Amino acid sequence: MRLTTKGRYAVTAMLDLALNAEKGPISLADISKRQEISLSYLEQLFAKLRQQSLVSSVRGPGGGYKLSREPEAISVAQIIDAVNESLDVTNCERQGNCQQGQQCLTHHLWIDLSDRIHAFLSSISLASLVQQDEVQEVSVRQNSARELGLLDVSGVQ
Amino acid sequence: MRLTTKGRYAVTAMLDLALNAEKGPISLADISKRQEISLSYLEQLFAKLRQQSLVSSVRGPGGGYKLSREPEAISVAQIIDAVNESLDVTNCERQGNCQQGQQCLTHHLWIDLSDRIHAFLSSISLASLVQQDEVQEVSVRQNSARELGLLDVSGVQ
DNA sequence: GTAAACCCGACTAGTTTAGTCAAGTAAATA
DNA sequence: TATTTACTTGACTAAACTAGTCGGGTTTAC
Ligand code: FES
Ligand code: FES
Repeated sequence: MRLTTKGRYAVTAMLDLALNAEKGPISLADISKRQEISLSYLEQLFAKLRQQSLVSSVRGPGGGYKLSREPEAISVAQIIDAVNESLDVTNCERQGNCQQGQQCLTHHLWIDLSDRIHAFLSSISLASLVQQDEVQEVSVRQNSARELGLLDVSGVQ
Repeated sequence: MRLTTKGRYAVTAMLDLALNAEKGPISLADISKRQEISLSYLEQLFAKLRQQSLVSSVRGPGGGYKLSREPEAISVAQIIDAVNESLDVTNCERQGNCQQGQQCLTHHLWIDLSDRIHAFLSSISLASLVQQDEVQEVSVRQNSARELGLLDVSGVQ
């Protein structure tokens, strides 16, 4: 298993999309400013999210990305999976063939842990994150930072 | 978070120690053969396990390593921690300061996941692993492979 | 005193991360 | 139609880390 900023950025960006859904398509430039993620890196991540049809894009001025499904129907596990970070902690990728085609001593333990991690992150949808108080607070802070003139707000629509 | 063969090897090796505890000190060469882990690599891992006093060593011929505590008192989480693999999946190492000293949108989610992973692996001791049927089966298989003459058995002990 | 074992530090090939950079294409609007 | 905004694609890279190897020790049982 490997859970790094790649997966965390993807989830954060998707949550940003869910929080700002009512504003229409959101440009990567906006997400980049709000979440402090490199624009070029976001492009890489959204290429993968689009391939897995978690988001759809609108090109041209005023364009951007939007969720291609209801936030209730998108789980954190799906997002992490889309950017190629595996939640599997086994060495054998669940094949049970670590040791000359047979199970190693700890295979069962890692299967068990993988299942729990997957169950947890599958049970959490973008919609349920949006409803959390902590998330709302951070979101409000991020939007007020924009209004304080730290960032270009005027022309944005 | 990063859970790779390093942590898996460490747990496997410690479990091997627990399973063979009654034979007296177990040499790394034995573990290396049974678990198919490079001897030099095991030396690196056991240096760290010893620093954390999870194992103690006996030098000289007939020597090896043994658990320095009851298997009931050693959890999988402790072992993984000892070889410097973190079970923490936050970016901020629990500080909540990802974004200019403040919490990022997903901080709470990662804290939550980290706590669950840690709780799970802390709840599993070497003793409880030894009692599992799957583990016993694999252990029997590994010992019979030795007796089939695939490996040097005669002079050991 | 010799061999079995632990101990220790330096080294390394390969992979992955977290990006950057450049050159496009598509679409809205003036 | 020209311009601009924004998505799209691919190549490239420094730094870190993994999963080891290698060579030399030191300790102790026999
Ligand atoms: S982790 Fe599945 S066989 Fe070893
Ligand atoms: S992960 Fe803790 S603040 Fe971002």
